Amino acid sequence: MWSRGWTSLHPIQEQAAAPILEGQRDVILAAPTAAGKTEAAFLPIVSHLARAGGLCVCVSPLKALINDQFRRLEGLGESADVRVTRWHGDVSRANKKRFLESPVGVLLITPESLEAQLVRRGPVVAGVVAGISHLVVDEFHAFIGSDRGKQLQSLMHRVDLLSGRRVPRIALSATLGDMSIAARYLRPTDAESVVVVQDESARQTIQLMLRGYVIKDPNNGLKPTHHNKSEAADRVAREIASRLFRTMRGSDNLIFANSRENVERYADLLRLSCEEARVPVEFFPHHGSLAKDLRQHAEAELKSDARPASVVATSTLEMGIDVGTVESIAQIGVPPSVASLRQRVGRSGRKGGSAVLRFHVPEAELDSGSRAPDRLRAQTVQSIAMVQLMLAGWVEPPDGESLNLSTLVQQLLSHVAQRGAVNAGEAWRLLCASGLFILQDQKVFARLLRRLGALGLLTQTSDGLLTLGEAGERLVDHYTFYAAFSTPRELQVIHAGKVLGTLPVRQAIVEGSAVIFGGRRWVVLKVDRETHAITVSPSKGARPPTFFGSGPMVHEVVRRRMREVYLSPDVPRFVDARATELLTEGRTFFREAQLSRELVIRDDSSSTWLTWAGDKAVNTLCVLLGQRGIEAFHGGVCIDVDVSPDQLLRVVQDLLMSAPPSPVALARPIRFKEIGKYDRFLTSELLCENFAAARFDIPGAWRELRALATMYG
DNA sequence: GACCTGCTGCGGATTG
Repeated sequence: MWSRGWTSLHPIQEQAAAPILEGQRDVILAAPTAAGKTEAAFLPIVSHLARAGGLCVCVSPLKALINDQFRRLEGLGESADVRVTRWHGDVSRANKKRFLESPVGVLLITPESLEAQLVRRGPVVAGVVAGISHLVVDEFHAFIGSDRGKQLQSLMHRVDLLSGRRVPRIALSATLGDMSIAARYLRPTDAESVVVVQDESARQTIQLMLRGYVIKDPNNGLKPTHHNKSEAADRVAREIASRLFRTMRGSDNLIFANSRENVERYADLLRLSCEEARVPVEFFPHHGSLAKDLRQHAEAELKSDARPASVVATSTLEMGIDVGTVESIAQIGVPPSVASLRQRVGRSGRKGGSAVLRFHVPEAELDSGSRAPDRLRAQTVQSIAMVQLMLAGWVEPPDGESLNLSTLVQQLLSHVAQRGAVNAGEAWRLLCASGLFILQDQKVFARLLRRLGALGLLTQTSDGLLTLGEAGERLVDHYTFYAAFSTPRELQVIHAGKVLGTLPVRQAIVEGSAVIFGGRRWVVLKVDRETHAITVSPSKGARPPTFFGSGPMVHEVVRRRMREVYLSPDVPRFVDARATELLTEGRTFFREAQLSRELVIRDDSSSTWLTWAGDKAVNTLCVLLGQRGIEAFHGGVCIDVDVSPDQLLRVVQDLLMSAPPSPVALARPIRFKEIGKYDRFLTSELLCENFAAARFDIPGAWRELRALATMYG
């Protein structure tokens, strides 16, 4: 503190010191970026290590964050004679060896590297772990609710077991909504005892603007084709890009474009704008399929003070990778969630200034064939609803229903590898009776063990001990085992011997086709399916590549808030003239369709059902109707049903005659149920349960069925 | 109708 010239500590740093130094309590540190969270955790931890020795393990979701964190902590550690070590896939063997010779100080590590060490060096790691004083989790929100988060919970539990103590857990995050949910995720067995240190004082001010756009359909009311639609998208993209060029040139900004396809589209348009204006290119693309050096180039340009630079990104730049100060944030279209909107806002307005956030939201031009979501101006209204929820401090809670059984398989095999041989009852107690993974009873677990046995992954010795089978050895021995999530195979994009990045294998790429990639235009010279590589060379005209995905899940709270926006007469102050017109159009349609009291928009042969429920319940409704032979299409804010409202009502009443189906029964006829990496090893019973828990909300769907029957029955 | 993340140990060549 002295050497940095600090005269006082921030409030969270003062509040966190006592419970962390005490070394018994779990602590959640919730504060915006740059509020000094890292120091709040590590000043007391390093003080403790300097006095008492030992080891602090800090688990972080990104290699880049570990590198940033390492630079920040190195000096702090040196001044107290506490060594800081980073450990991830890019760290040299020599560094890792040096740590293992004397495993003390602060260790910054990824969950996958920790998993690898447990699998490969079980007995050694047991000794190392015994000396842990604190377990820190950086960017805790990034883990909550995912397979990777389940893996982390299991790793923390295994650390407790190995050390024979309750190792205090310290979680850092800027994006936690409900602290009781976060506490339960951090310490499932004793959430009440978690100390929450929250920075209430440093509330960020935000300058907001929502700009509306209308996509002019060049086809003028004729049947829209794929070509016309993309032409319309190009047209609005050009309009938005020219606005971005005018407002952002000459300063540092972040542009969130939601999809990789749009990142490429906007990066290309903005580069062309620079070239036309005969100024240096200062807009760069950034997404997960781009090669690391291209991404680092964009990050370096953003960070450098020498020239202005703006980066068009997907969620890659949401998290705390240090990119310096940016002037403003642009959000193109509806953000995928309130949580990610909050992360994005947090990237601007450091150093006490206010954050600047500009939405650019396109809507379709209406014609006689337009559907309800377009007429309701749902994109504009959803954006407004999400901003309001963000300002109210709400973020999506994790999906508590997820079973993550793929990760159960991984953790079971990993634990057996770590220990060499494990008693089946002990494995049940560690993974299931502890509450980590939810199975109905021990019989279901026994069936899973038999299935893994039949697949050669496990063998059971005569005295009841589980060991790895031949297939299990092979699986666990390969370095791809340690990650809890899976990644699809992709083609490498190569120019002049240099890898630019990757494209999905499924994409129809042929020799001679033109593609935008890395913000530049290319022609494909050669596609080599053997080596999974395509070779490209620079060219002129091209289209952005298509990636695949299933879309973000909209939470029920967002839909309910949208309904309130329709019912309210107020126009938020941050909405521009065009978006105000669009909001008014949406409200007019809402009123004329009498949606304040109707749930269905009537048509002779079809119905549009507006439930205002979350996507999980809506998807469940579609499956329920589909299994009754009714084609139901989920169109975002509504369900398009292929029968008249009267027929729909009859089917709904019929469904309500019997009890709701069991999740398993509803999932059984569905063909592709493998979501997680190791789902292929589950029993068909568990595969159905796992799929149903992840994808269905049966009580929610039943509530909507009842609402419809009550209103029209 | 979307995005993101991670990984070991070994053998052999090269460099200081």
